[in-house]
Order: sequence, then structure tokens, then C-alpha cells
Amino acid sequence: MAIRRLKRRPEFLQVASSGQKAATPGLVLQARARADADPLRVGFTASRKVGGAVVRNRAKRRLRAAAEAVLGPKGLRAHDYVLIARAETVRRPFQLLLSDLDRALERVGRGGEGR
RNA sequence: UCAGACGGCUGGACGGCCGCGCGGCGCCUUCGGGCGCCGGGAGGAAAGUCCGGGCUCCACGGGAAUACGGUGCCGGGUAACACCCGGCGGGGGCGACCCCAGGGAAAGUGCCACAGAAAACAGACCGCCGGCGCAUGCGCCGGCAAGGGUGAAACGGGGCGGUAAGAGCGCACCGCGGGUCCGGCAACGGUCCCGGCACGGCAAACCCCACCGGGAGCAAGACCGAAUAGGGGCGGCCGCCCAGGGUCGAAAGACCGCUGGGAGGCGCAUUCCCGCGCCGCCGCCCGGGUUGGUCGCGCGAGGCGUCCGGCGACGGACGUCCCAGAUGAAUGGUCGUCCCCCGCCCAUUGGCGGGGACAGAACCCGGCUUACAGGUCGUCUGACCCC
Repeated sequence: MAIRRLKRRPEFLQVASSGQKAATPGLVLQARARADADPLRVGFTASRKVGGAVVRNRAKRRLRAAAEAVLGPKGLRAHDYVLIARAETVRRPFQLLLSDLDRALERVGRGGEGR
């Protein structure tokens, strides 16, 4: 299934300022509930701190693959998620990266309004 | 076999599962799109953005001079270059080869740290030689610049003669300068003759000479498209000088940018000469397009192969292929097997763990520069061994 992407800078800023946040060794997750009932949306961020262009692209691709696997079945409708890459994102074994995202999603969901 | 020089190629392989974006075809569609099949989807540097072009828009009238920037041995290659090839000159290496910003220093200005006596019209610290005086090694006077010392560099080099000691003072050689002739398209090289040391170095110091050069860049630019500003048209108001015209007036004159010209200001890199364009305020209408979308946007100085010309860079002919096109930015994620490297354990097989370089297209080409684990091929050089 195709997940809608966040693309505009204002959309990212909105999630960062008004959403919730959970940090794990492999990634940082930000989440925000929207008023409408549209499907969930997701965005990816990898700053210069992570590495050069090659490393940042690879980090985004791994986060995208993890989002397909975890957010697809478990993500909430009408939510915006932003996954932020860290230095570990590229080196972390993939199974651990998946469980990182799983736990982060749980922690964020507990604080929010739920389904 | 070892050591080395130069040039080229390559940049992990295979498979399973799950994906991304592009194109084509087919089907479906609520016209937003969806599904299926097929095809192709990162680099040698895609990097730095340092040169040269294509392309696009802007500026674009001519001449002279100036300024600014760049290039700098010669010949060739090329669309072009600061690139490449072949030479020349200088330097390094036993050699294969490598390195050089390599025009002009008798046009002028300037600089040459430290050290050293002295750093550029020469001069004399230690010294050398002669004379005089005496307390025989010092003082004074004169001659000298070969020797020592300093330095990146010391007013030709070292040799013979010569001399009190010395000095191109004399001689031959080398260097330097001028000329003749020969070879070469040329840079330049060589022969012979003459001169008799005059002309230190630095031009990546200013400078001089020769040649070249509009500006900005795909966020260029075009189209579709709410609002604002600028632009065009109409109406009104204001404005320096001259001429024409118009209105009012009997006239004097007054008024009117309606027409032409001038002055002034601004622009065309600067200056000069000629030349060209534009010219303030308010209202209404037309129109205008930031974000967004579409195009630009990949058939090209194109790749590969064969043959021909050329020492080579490269050129030509024929055949053949179509080969990324994203825009919060696709070209992948993951697992397994194998390959290579490293560490540890057993140390024969083997086992465990870790690692696999530099790096990601953004309009496109030609170069340069920088980064890079490893593998591989070819040519050549020097040593040693064998025949």
C-alpha cells in the first residue's frame, strides 16, 4: 500500500511544534493528530549531522523501509508522523530498527488520544 | 627472481522475499486515478565549481584611446580552452623516465631578510706582498683581490704562464656577448671568426610587449494561472527656452505640451566625437503572474565495432545501438550463499567475530583538480641467476 508523504517544510514544522516525540537509539519519532479523517502521512528527515549525501540518502531509505513495515499495519489514521535519522540509523541491525520504531509508536500513542 | 618507471581496465558476484520512480502496451475508471505485462533506471570521479563551449534571456550603433580580467618557448589537434599530442631549452635520475608560470631585467621604478667587510656607479674583515720605524712581532705608508670566512646569490670558471704579491695582464678550453654560414616550418641546434669580461638575481614586485575577452545563468527562459507594484490607453492637473499652430482679444498681450526642436537629467563600462532611447502627479479601464502546474528535458561536438590516414593528440569511411530523467528529489530495503581482507582460538583441514574504498545525477558536453580499499593487463628499465 502507498503511504502519503509529507513534503512541505511548513508541514514538518507543524508536526515538530505541536506533536509528540519519542527517541530511541535508532531513530526519533514525532507524531501529531489531525482534525480530518484522511489516511496517515509520514515524512523523513536526515540532517548533516548524520553524514554526507550518501549516508543521508541511505538513512532515509532504511527509515522508509521500516515505515512500510511498521506504520503500515500499526499506524493511526488521521496522524502525521516524522521519522528523524540519527547517527546509529545506518549501522543499526534492521530487526532492532523495526523494534525501535515499534516502541516509539507505542510511547507516542499512549500520550495521545488513541484510535 | 627482486627492485622500479609509465600507460590502461575494473570498482564485489549470485539468488529468495518486499518495494520506488520513468516509458510503452492492454484492461478498468466515479476521469482524481487504479491493475497487469514488458523495457530500461547513478559515477570514474556523479565531487570541487577552477577553465572552455552549446543553449537561453538581457544589453546590443560606429570609431579611436583608456581601464579591467586572462593567456605567455615552438609546431600541431580541437567547436573551444588555461586542455591534449609531438618537439625545443633548463634541471634531476645508472636507467626506463620525471619535474619546470619557460616572453622582456642595455625603457623605467622597486626589492634582495639573516649572516657577512661589502648585496650593485663597487668596496676590503681575516689576509698576501713591498717599504720605513723599532721593544721581531707590532705600528705606519703603499700595492693586491688569487686564498679564507658569510650567504640562496660575492663583479666569469678552473688550468698554465706571468708577478714583489697579484690581476683577462697574456694564452688555450668552457661560459658570456656580437657576427658569418649551415640544418630546421619554427622554438632552437651546429660550424667558423671576432670581442676580452662589460650585462648579479627577482617580472607568482610594479611594469613593458604580443594576443584574447559584452553580462547573467535552467532558480536561464516559455506557457497556464487569485491579489499587489511596475507597463499601455483615456481623462484631468503641473512644468525651463525657441518656432509653428489653436483659443480669447480691436490691439498690446494672455492662455493652451496640440506639433516640432533645444536645454537639462538618466541609460548605452570609462573619456572624447558623431549617434540613439527615455522623461512628473491623480482617477478609470486594459493588462500584468510570487507560490503551484506544464514545458525547457535529453538523438548528442553520442556509445560500440571494423577498416583507412597520422610518430601521436586526432581525423575519415562503413556498420550497428537508443542508453537515467527525479523535483522533500526514484535508481532501493532485507535475508542467505560465495569471494577478498583483518583479529582471536585450535594452530593441518577448521571454528568464531569484525570489515569490504572514495562517493549519489539535478540543463548538457570537453577538460583540469581533488578523493579512492582492492584486483587486473600491457610496455619498458636496472640488478642478480641460468643457457
